[in-house]
Amino acid sequence: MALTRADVIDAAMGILDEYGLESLSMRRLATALDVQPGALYWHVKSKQDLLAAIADRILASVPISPPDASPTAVRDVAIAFRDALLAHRNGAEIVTLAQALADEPLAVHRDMRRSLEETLDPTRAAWTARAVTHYVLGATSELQSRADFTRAGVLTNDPAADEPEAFLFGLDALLVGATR
Amino acid sequence: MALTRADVIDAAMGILDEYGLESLSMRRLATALDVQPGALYWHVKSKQDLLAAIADRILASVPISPPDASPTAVRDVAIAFRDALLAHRNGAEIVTLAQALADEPLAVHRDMRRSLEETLDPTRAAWTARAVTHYVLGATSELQSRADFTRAGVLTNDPAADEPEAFLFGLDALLVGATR
DNA sequence: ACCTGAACACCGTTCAAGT
DNA sequence: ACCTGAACACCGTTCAAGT
Repeated sequence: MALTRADVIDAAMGILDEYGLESLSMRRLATALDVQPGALYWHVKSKQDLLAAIADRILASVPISPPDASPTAVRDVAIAFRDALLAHRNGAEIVTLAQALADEPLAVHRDMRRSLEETLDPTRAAWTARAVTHYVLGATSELQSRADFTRAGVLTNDPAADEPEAFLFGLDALLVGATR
Repeated sequence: MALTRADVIDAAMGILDEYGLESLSMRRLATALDVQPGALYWHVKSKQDLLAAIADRILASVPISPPDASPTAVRDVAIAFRDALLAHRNGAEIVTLAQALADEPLAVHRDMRRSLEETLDPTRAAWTARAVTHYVLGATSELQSRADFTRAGVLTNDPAADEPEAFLFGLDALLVGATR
């Protein structure tokens, strides 16, 4: 049976979760699929295209809140955002990469922005949504990169024992300060 | 005259500022220094070591505030932090990489943490310093990656026209919310 | 002490040619 | 439509050998 785009992305996520982003090369992916490297380019425009598709998969589990969402919904979205990132190895790093390369903001960003417009003027709502997005990606990236090091045995201690309390403290500080 | 470690880092920063991080390879750096690639490894342990040294250079301009710094000093430090990142192409990305690979927190992070301990208990001071660090790195990374795209002609509009106002809004929200 | 030469084990991407 | 074979233009790193 012929390969499909979904197969390629599935296999890529398998390598990602088992061996990490640094091991996810097109050549290794091709080997896992029993195919020559060039074959992948029939299903995927480039490696960046592949990473964007993976980012979409990672974020697919973040629920889209309804247009009339309550102002506090942004807190829940941010938490769901973080959970989605944590569900896959290097999730935050991949989404950060994809976001940087995309010309549109993340759906989760637009969602938070819309919720915030219930209480804030559009400009401040946009700024706050951006700040929350940066905060979630930054905090989660650090947590996951430390997890990588602990896995590799480089770090023996567990410096993230106060997560997710620390995460919620920063998130609430940001939201309280922005809507003060 | 024999090459020196400072020469290597100087040349690396030259390539960085002129061609960007993606062009900064060990082989290209060697060519710029009229030397074989292997020669670099006499002065630098690895590429990660080189990037860490570049990160230190980038952050060298951030002033170290005195131990008895006023609580509001953290705002000034955060602004100086951002300015230092903006002074070099891909500055935020490099410092993010270096921070992820380092076993110690950034000096600027410790500095903010200490200032915050004037008003906050140690735990909350640490959480707030981490949140501010993530926020500054995230906001600046996005700004710089958009600058890269604009340079490459991929993005024609200027989506960061509300910087640094947006940056200060998020920073102040975080600080107000954390010390509320 | 500092560097060359040469190799090792990889990358992403393209593309004519096959089926 | 989908893939192979083979190439192009690169990587980071190591290390004996030279000076």
